Amino acid sequence: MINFFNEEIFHIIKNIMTYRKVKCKNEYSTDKADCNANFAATLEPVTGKMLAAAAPMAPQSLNVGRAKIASSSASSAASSTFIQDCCPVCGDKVSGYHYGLLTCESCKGFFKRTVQNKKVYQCSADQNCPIDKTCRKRCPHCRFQKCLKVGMKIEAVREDRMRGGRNKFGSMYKRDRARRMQAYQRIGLDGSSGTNGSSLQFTSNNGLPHQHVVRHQDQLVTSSSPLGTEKSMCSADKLSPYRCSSLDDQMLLLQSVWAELHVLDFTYYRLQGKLPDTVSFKTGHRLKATSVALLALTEGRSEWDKLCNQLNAIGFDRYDYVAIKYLTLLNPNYSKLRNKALVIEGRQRIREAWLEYRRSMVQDGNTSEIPNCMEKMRSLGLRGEQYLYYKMLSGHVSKGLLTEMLVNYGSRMQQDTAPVDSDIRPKLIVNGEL
DNA sequence: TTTCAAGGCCAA
DNA sequence: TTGGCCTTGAAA
Repeated sequence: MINFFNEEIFHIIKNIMTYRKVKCKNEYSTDKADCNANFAATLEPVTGKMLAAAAPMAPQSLNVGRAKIASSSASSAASSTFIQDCCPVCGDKVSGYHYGLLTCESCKGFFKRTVQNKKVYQCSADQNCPIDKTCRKRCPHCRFQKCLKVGMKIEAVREDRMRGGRNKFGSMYKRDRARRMQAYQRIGLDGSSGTNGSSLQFTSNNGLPHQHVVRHQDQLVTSSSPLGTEKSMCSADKLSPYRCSSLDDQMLLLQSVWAELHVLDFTYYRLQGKLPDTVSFKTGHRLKATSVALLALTEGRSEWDKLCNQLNAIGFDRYDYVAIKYLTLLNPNYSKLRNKALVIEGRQRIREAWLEYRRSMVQDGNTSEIPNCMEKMRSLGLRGEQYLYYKMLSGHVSKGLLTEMLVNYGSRMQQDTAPVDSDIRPKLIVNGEL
């Protein structure tokens, strides 16, 4: 979704920025050079980077779809499977089990040096520094604290510095592998399709990364029809729980939540430390990524910052991202759905698999914060959509797919007869639960 | 014999 | 100091 609307979002945001500059020169930070320079640049390098960022192990695929399971028994297969996981400390690529859990090589080395050399670090801030791949070097104190928090074990660092061999955690790793394989299989729901590990993947098809979400190979995100790529729709059949016989249902779901998914995508990229400062477009224009992320809703910026910090603190990873994407999309509460039972079934299975994953992957299995985060994401997406809708009404949006979505938003709003500023979508979360 | 999680090394 | 790659050696 992130790139699905990029071009059109760009146009509207550009219009809005121009409009705002007339109304209030200082209200919106607009770098004219940013907007006009580099006309030769294309959209692909940026979206390609994003794609690569999400799919470090598979250039032609993006790791946000379904789990692929190569083998449920062989430990070697399991290891190659988990190699595509994210380090719970910094989000970098996992290299294996280190000191009690799967981490990257970098955090392994950092933890080892810290314990071996009995280092004591000081935090120059509030002892709450975000730790990700890009900033893990900034605050060793908070990095080490996070290592401990996620479950790295000091006792696994050998006092005698003996090399080689195995330690007492061997059986724990084995059990953890088994749990993971089980969880992956449940998330994947199809153990037979995997060939290269368990990364959550969907193909980007045709080397067109900017349409990656639209080309989601196996699920309802597939909104290919509007773009004339019906072929990819067929592959949804391969995964029965996500199979949705009605194109209308798929479109209904997608039209209803595209803005939330857009915010979710940008949020995930940001958590990965891979959100660029600016987003370039085929026209050569560039916009601040935060503006594009929030659909030009500048007043949502501080909320988004807090949301990202919150997600970062609970170790929100790629699997959470995928699960939340599905859960956002598979909302059975739309009265017009033809096959509601299918959506309910798919949602239920995703939810169970995800909760199991959370319990097995994260030290304290914490999920309590996530509904709250989803609500915030939903609020940001909805407000952004609403904002763009009014911009469209005032003629600031050129015709295209985005306008189709916004027109749909308008018709839903009218049907609902709800006040303009209220949330017209069915609630996803009841009593604090998904 | 193979596996893989320890520690070690060293360029950046 | 970091982090990627190498070596080691007990367990499977």
